[in-house]
Amino acid sequence: MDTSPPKSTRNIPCDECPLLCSGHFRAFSEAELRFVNTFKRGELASDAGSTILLEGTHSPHLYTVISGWGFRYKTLEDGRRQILNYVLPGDFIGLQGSVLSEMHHSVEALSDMILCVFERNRLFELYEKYPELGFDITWLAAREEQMLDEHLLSVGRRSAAERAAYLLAFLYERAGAVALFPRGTRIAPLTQQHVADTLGLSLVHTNKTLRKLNAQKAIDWLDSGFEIKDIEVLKQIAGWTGLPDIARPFI
Amino acid sequence: MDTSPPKSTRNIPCDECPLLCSGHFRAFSEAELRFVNTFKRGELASDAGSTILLEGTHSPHLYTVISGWGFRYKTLEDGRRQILNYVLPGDFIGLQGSVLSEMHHSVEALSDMILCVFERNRLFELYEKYPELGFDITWLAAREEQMLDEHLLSVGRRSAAERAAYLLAFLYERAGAVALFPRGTRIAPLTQQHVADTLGLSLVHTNKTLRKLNAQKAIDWLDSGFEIKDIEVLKQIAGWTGLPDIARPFI
DNA sequence: CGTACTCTTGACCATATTCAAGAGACGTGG
DNA sequence: CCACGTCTCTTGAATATGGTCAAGAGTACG
Repeated sequence: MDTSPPKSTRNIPCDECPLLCSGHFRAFSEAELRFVNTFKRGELASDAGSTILLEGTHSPHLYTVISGWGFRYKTLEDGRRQILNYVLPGDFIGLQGSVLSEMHHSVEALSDMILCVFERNRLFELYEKYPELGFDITWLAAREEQMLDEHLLSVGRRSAAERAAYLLAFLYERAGAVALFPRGTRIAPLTQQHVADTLGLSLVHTNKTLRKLNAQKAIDWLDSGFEIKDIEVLKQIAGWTGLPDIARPFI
Repeated sequence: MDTSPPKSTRNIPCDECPLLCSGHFRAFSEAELRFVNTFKRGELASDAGSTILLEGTHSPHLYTVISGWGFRYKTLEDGRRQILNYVLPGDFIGLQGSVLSEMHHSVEALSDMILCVFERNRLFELYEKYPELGFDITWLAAREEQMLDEHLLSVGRRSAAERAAYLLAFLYERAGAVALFPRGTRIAPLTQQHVADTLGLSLVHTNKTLRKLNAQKAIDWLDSGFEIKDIEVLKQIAGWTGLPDIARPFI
């Protein structure tokens, strides 16, 4: 019987980082690359469904998503859950825990994920030595804020159909921007319960709403995932113009 | 006939900044203070009701709120409005415009406000020369994100009464943390329309919900503002434990 | 082959929206 | 000083949107 491989490994040197090689992110200078390489502690392989960060705890680590995807969420005491946003390759997670004393949200893997692990207590050193990297972290935080603003507008003021259309279009665009799913394929795995908890709707009503989008041939929902049939129709239903596109950094 | 005073003035040197003197924020080093003083372009006095930043535009400035308060919001094409968060003394606004090419939300003054104006294109210089200040900006961004997370949970998953209780308790705590309103006095001006647009509810239903909180002697709503009668009851209704309290920086 | 998970649908109910109307406070101009 | 418009709050009634309950179908997996 084989022993299963360790969850945390150190396989990939930063200069062979698949994110850097992908061309979706800004290039590092050699010095930055060397520093990030020393800043990195290892890699974390998370199975689908596992919890990466837990609300109320204090994690000594920061992470950058290398592959796979997951979601951030909060819950009320009685179990009601709200998904706040999704984390995709290139996203930096755990910053809140560096700045506040404990995490105020949880993060869970949707698919199997590989994350790059950094030491939180060396974060300030990064700001001191490589201000451009510090600025990049601010950039990522401001972008996260911008996405949350749009989600809040959506949950607060859009109807069920508008919200659902917005969410699916949003995920499609985000996934496309980092080539998380090959163009034109299913965005998965994602259950209708996840969609419901993102939209602030019940599971039943979410199902009925998605069926209507299906009927309009805007999407095709299939087992734990969906395919976009007509992105323009979705955007038009949502009254959403799409993600601002700008060259983006990562850490 | 007198000419009205200019909207933008340069009166207060940073070492006499009322925020610094208030003791609610971390102290600057002398060098930081000198730099911030050169980074500052002037002051902006905004009348209640005026727009400070407008969605879709590109402002060359960043602001720190010196006094008064306002709110950030987004609107849909047909006019539906969602208030995203409130800006209080010490808050830094306009960062999104520095990072994305244009603003994706608007900011409006609730009361008369005084804002400290910074040049956006010198922001990176701040990161280079004073990494600690850069880190502080990240701190502020992460804190904003944390507030938005809680708002999203609220709008997505709390009932009308829970949401309203959360919002009023939240505003009370935030105002208290920077002594925006003397303890025990009215939090104002704020109309029920503002509350409705924050909670994602209609004006009528917001009114009925606030009346119930009134009847429970948790709050006292009076013309364009409210007074907290029982903060603990509000927090308990909302299932909210309050703001994390930590020594906070500002720029 | 049974159990768990996801999706689906119908019926009924709760919550929140819309429409409508009016009261009270305030400021402005005749 | 009064008339008028505006703004905010308030309330009731009718309606719509979404939630809850319940049950069943299809699939995957041990």
